[in-house]
Amino acid sequence: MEADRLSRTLLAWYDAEARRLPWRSPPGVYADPYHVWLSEVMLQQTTVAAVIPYFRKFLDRWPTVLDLAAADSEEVMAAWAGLGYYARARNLLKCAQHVASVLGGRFPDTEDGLRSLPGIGDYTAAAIASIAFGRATVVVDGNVERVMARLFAEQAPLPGVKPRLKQRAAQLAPQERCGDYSQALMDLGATLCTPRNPACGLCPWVRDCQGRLQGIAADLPARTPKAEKPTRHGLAFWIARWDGSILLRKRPPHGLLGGMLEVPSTPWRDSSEGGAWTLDEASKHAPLSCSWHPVRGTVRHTFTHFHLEMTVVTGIARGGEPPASRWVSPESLGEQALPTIMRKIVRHAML
DNA sequence: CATCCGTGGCG
DNA sequence: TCGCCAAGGAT
Repeated sequence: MEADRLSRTLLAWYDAEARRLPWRSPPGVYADPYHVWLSEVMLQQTTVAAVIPYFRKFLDRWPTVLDLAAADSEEVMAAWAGLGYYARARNLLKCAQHVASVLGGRFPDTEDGLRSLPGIGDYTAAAIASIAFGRATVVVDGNVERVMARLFAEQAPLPGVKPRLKQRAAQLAPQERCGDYSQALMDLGATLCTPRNPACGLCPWVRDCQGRLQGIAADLPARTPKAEKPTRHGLAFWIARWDGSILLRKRPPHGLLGGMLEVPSTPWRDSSEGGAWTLDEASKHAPLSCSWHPVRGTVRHTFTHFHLEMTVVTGIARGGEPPASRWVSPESLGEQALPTIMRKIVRHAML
């Protein structure tokens, strides 16, 4: 059957070219479910290069899921700082605690069982079930969607064409070496069948790819155009105390940068709400009353759906501790649960 | 089903 | 400089 030939061709390529990644097991051995789970959650919408140092750090600090389940939330958030999508870190700890306290420290070995855990959706459940437990699943991530769109020259745009791409993936998925096949398909997308400049000349499916034969591979998958990102403005308060400590504030537990620390600031408003802040307007939102001194320049950052432009002012406080806030020594700033935008503000304020 | 949620690398 | 988009999930 044609599907068999295609899957065998891909596995042969994988056996010859497989990347050695820290969470992968030797050939013929199932990988540790904890390692697979941790890496897959980190890899959600995140590149391999960005994940590797975080994966090593987490495994070094929490060698088993039981260790992680016993960890302090603040410590986990601080370790995750910089990796983004912080709901993943919150769900990571929730999931570890559930596995430890309810499941006796063992991950479920079925797709449905895995799918019921916090932070594990369709993709991650299928990936863990196949890679750690050898289950025959249909793994569909962004790579697989791209490969299928090209292999079968599916020209309808995402996200509408998603179900059809999943059908295509399902008709190719083998019953044996399921984990290797899942990883091979994603490796193909990550290394050869890339979004831009695909290396079709090196692809094991070059003679089978309808997109390639029609000369449209590089233009697939099609996507519906995205809305333009608005720019929001904020003003951050860099507040030092007599002993040099800096005032940080904990953000609400959910939503943008949920559960992370921040340099206190005004709300972030777009141009329809007034755009850039004057110091007079902004001071009403200051956590403490101070005499403020503007810092030259601005800090820019881009989130998933808006740009942010921040100005910074500094002040010296007498003391006091506003709600949800704490004084932190400058030396310890690097260890705090500060997301990247806040680290940019720290760097800007300290120059 | 659409929107929300980070960050960094690449062309 | 800037838009694109990545091994998605939750609501």
